[in-house]
Amino acid sequence: MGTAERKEREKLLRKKAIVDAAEKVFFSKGYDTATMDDVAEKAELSKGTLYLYFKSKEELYLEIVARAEKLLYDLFEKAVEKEPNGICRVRAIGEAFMKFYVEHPNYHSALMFDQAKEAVPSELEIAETVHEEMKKNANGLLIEALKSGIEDGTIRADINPASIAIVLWGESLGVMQLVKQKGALLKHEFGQDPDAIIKDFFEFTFRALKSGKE
Amino acid sequence: MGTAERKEREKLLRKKAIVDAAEKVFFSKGYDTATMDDVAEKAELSKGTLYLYFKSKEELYLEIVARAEKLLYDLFEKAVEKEPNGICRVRAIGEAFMKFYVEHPNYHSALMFDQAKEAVPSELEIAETVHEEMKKNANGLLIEALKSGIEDGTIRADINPASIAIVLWGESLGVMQLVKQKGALLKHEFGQDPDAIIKDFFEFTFRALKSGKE
DNA sequence: CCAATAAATGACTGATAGTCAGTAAATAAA
DNA sequence: TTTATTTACTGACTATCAGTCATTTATTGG
Repeated sequence: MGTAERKEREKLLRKKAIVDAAEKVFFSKGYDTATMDDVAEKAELSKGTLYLYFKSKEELYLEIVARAEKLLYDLFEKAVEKEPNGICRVRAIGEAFMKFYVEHPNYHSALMFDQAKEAVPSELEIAETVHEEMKKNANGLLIEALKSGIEDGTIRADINPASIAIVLWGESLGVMQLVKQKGALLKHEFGQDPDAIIKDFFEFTFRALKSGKE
Repeated sequence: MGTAERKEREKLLRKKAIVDAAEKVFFSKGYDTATMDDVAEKAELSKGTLYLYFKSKEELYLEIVARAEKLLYDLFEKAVEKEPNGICRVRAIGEAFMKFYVEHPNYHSALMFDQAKEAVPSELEIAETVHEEMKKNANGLLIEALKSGIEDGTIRADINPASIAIVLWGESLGVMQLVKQKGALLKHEFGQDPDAIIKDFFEFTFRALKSGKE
């Protein structure tokens, strides 16, 4: 009797439907402003039911973060595919990240949510495996690209690929976050165009990656 | 009659006392977990009174952010003081930032709180103006250091100082934020030591700043 | 001492995350 | 088909907390 299996499938579908609804609500109202009742209404379920599938508002939102990470990983993978050498692969990943930032601003915000959420001094949260796994993979692609670049001589040999991959990730998110949240302000205070800042960041960073010869 | 002046002074003192109390509470429990009643209790006042001095929980916290920015600015200023040339000044600012990160982690978190928050251009509040002004100044120091380095030939001439100053700021906060929030995870997943990552970031970045000749 | 003004209070409101006892639907057993 | 059992769902309810405001208390100037 395949009943159990069918129920399992249905449960997953319902879960996905809830995340779909949540995504619409969170993306249109923002995490803080959106309420679980909003999500329930959009999902055509009662609030209580949401809590049968997710144990908190934050956990529900983290499903969306996971989607963002999955999407980004896929974009990275595709970007890297037919690049001829290491530095090109790294550059392609960087460009994919920029494209992601521009074309999927809501998913990008979801990534920042994960990055930005305050660590409460008392409780040390330990790895939500699935979504950290994804990030591990995305970062893994970057590490591989760096390594291949070191081998083929297009990237400086005196860097630690694993460490610099993390640095590049943190840097990129930091600059994008700054531009995203304070873009208008930066324009106003320093006369700098947001897009130009990102472009400068990009070139500035690759300058440090490239091996000596141009 | 100096009554009005005295009252004015007392009001400022009370305000400072509230921020002092708030700082203790926010730093020990975190922004989200801390309640205004906690702050009121610590300040030995009723909650209502807090709202005579600050119009919201967030505005109160922004006073602490302003303190963080002031402190950082002072550190930058002192760091730059007796450095011989541009690249040294920039490096000294970077080192001051790292020191700030290590020695004032709570103030550093306050900076990140601000960074994560969207700047609404419409509302130009007094506190907002003051603290943006501060940031303008801190960034101004960095811009000046970059400019002087370009002039004295220790920093590449083909960068836009204002733009790169913003990039450096965003980068640094991003990397620190990543290390702060995910340090243990990075160690676990990629075998990278948080301190080493920051050190690598530092060297990596200066590589891109320096003028051609070593 | 009194009236006016200012400062402070804390009970109250509204909003919302999260719970849980109860209901309905689906499935299995009789 | 009927009944029992398990599973899915519900929404009224609780707890918490930011922010308000009518009232009380303290200060000051006349």
